[in-house]
Amino acid sequence: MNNRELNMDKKYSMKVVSIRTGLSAHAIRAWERRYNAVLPKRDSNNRRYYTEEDIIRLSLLKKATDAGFGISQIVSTSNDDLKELISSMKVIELPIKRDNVESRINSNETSFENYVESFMNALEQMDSKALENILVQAEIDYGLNGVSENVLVPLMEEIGEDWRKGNLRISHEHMASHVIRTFLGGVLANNKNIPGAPNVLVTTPADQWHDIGALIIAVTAASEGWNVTYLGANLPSEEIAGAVKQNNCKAVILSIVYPEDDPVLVQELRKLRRSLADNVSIIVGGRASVSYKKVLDEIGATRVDNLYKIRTTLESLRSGN
Amino acid sequence: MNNRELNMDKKYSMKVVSIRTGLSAHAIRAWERRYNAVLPKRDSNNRRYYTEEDIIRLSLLKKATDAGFGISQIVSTSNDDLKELISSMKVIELPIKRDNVESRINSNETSFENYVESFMNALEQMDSKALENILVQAEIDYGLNGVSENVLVPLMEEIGEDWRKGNLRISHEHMASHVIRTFLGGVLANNKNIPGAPNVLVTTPADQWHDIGALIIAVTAASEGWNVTYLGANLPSEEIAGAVKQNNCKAVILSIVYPEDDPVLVQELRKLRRSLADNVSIIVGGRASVSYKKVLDEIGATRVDNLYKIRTTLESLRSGN
DNA sequence: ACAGGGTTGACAATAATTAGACAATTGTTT
DNA sequence: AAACAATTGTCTAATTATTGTCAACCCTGT
Repeated sequence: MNNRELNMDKKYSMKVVSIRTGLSAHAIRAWERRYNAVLPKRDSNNRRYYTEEDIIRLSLLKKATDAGFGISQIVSTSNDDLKELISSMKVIELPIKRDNVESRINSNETSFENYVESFMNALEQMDSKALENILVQAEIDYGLNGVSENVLVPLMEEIGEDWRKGNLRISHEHMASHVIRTFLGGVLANNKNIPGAPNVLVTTPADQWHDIGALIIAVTAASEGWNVTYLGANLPSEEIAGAVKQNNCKAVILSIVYPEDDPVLVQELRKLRRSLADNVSIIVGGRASVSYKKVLDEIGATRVDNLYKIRTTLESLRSGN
Repeated sequence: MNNRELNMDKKYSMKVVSIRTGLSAHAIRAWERRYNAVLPKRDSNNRRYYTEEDIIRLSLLKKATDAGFGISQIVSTSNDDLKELISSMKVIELPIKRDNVESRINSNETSFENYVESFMNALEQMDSKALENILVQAEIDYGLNGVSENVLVPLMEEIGEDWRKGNLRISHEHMASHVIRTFLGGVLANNKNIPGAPNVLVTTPADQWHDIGALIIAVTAASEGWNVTYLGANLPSEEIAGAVKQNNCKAVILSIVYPEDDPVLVQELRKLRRSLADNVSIIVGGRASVSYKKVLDEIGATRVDNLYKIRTTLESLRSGN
């Protein structure tokens, strides 16, 4: 299999190479002109065509330049050395990203409300395509964490409120849930498994049916570099414990949204703590988590009221061990 | 199943091929004229008619062109190479040796059962990435309708059975549902709205909680060229009626999976018929739909036991106006 | 008459090419 | 500190090939 892939002398057009490497066509040609980074053959019409190896090389060069190296310095480095360079830089990469997002958030706050408003309008019209587009656009504009904190969470609150007031029809709520769920599910699915990273399980305890909050948390944890196992809503504590064990998870994150006073939930949480190994942390978020403060303290769970706290908690949990 | 054999012999008109491949009729003819991409036979009136294989080939070519390849470059590539090309089009990973990611499914001996089996194995391991990959790979190999009929439906049946027997843990069932839901939701979301096409609403009536069947149906209807509004599970009849009206739907498709004898559901169905305009068709599928035969006949609903019937029903509904 | 399909040639949008220019960094010299 | 030079990604313009779409017109069965 390995050999076959190497032997495959498929030719790739400029466009394909551009898509797969993430480099612009201009940049690729500039690198060729100025440094002979890759020297593709030409077809009868003088168009470049690249090999699989060319694409790999260019991808490595791109990653290295993204990591801060100048192209001229690394253009003659071997592939293996490049890989090492990149992986040694990668540790620093994550915190930098987050800082960028934070600073962006402060710059313009009003535009987030715009997204929420357009979403609610499109929901009124039952235009699911528009709903999807709004989320995709918001992600492009503000990044995943930005969208989660400033669009999705407010959106959920608004929908929940309208729902309780009876301003929102069930069908609208269903459509919104489906679109958001699909959006987040897709994001989560596109997250690669990172080999050495710690595992975390995200779910919702028994009789807690709201899965969207948990999904947002799952996506957040994934973007923080954890390997996430997401198990949807309404999972009994024995099941949670079993899954934690099977996946060798370092932490469990639960989302609790409604209701505020479920005695069964209190029992479930106690049971969960008993059936988990001591070194497994429990983190609890969601709008109703405040109401269970007493039990949560009792079982030593970390309560988080926003996504930022989830990120910092995960970060310290990761380094602190 | 005998559906498969039925489909194999079937001849498809230009229109159907256009809808199912997502290519315009113009483009299909241009590819034939300029590159002999597919060479359909003609009937006595010189009209092209295509086979299932033609559709698969055209779908693969479409995926490859969507991935950035020019049609002229890939038009003479074999189906197997195309599949490989498409599945390797994901952005290059950092660790280049990603051949070992997961046991790649053997393309030679792969039957549908194989996919189901791999899925159940990966589910046992709680390896959600593998689950996703299996579905994606299956779709590349057999197209959406093939996967729906021959992988997803059997999968649901097997999961349901294991579930009733208690062979399957809740957490496994949740994971499977989430992966399948995300997969189908993504497919549905990527379906473009076709301007002139009729609208259909897909959902599940009150107290019917299984949404996956409805999602499969939604995707099927979309691939049949309908504009689909999907509203998830458990929607009361007034809500269904309201949404049908707002979206100007020509038909409603309901999925009924469990339980088999819900008196409330009978009432709900009657109420739905009353609150819908007469020219709106009701189509009902799902494993438990048989149990409600009497009511369904009473309200003039079309009962469908498999996806093939759904497609034909939609087709005739569309042309028959 | 009309809808669906077919043929043909034309057209517009993409994609790719080269050569050169520009603006923002970065580093070095004065 | 200011000036200068190298670095580097992006952009423009002119040109060519590829490729999807369309208009115009014909054919056939209902």
